[in-house]
Amino acid sequence: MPELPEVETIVRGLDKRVTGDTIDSVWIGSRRQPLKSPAAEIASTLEGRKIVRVHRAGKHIVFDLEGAMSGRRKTRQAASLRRQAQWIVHLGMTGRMVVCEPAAETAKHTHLIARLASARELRFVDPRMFGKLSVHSSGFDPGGVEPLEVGEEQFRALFRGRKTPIKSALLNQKLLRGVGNIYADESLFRAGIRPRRRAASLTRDDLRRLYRSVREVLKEAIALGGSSISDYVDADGEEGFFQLQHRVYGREGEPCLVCRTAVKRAVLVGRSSHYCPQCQK
DNA sequence: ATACCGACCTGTCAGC
DNA sequence: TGCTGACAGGTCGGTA
Repeated sequence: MPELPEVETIVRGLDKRVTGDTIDSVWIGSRRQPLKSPAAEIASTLEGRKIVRVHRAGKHIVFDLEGAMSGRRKTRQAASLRRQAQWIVHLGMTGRMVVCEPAAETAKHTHLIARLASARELRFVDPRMFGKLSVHSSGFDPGGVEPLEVGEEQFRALFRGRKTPIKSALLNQKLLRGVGNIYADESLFRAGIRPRRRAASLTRDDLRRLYRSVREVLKEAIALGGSSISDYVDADGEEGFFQLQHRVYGREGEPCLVCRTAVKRAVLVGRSSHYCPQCQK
């Protein structure tokens, strides 16, 4: 489901709503698929922790959890034993984070409920279970560079000498993190580059346009709260509006908005790729 | 290194 | 109405 702009939107909402709150207790469902760390480890890491900040690393949601207990004096041991930690949530295709009242009906496919000191709950819901929950001691690093932070030269270097299709390279989270299928297609369209072009065959000028397109698309999408295709909503339950700005994604057979040629769809790396055969070379 | 495929899951929708 | 197959925002691991 969510790529960088959707995760960024969700994270901003969560940071506003749950930062400063404390996780009193945690319920974890019986399905093992969504858990990347053992359930007991997740529970023991989260329980009793204050959320200091919610931010994003690629498509991952990162909850920074306070280290040594502050405020009320717990036993000296407990305070000294607890190092700062991070709770990492990857939403996969269909994952959602829901902030709600405890009385709210539990949605089907709810895998984790964190009960907050503010008498609200933070829930992880994921029908397809491609999402992943894990905990880290600190310094979580998914690899790759942030597209909105990388400079043009470093961006160009990511693709140097790679024979893989440029679309595959854009989707490779170890290179650039956060770009998924929608934004790869939209960026390539704006840059006038076909998805199948070998990364190494791109000229300096191609890469300059691609660099600008990727950033432009991501920024515009963030400004519109992401793309809601079927079920994506942010932390406040609001839909995004960038799907209305898609120029090729999901527009197979429809006229290109620039030249009126029918938009094509081809399968690449097992994913749908949408492009204009006229505008993209 | 690369590239192609299936696997991991559930839900929805089009077509018959 | 119901069945079947294709498809869906993502990643991982195996194989050539």
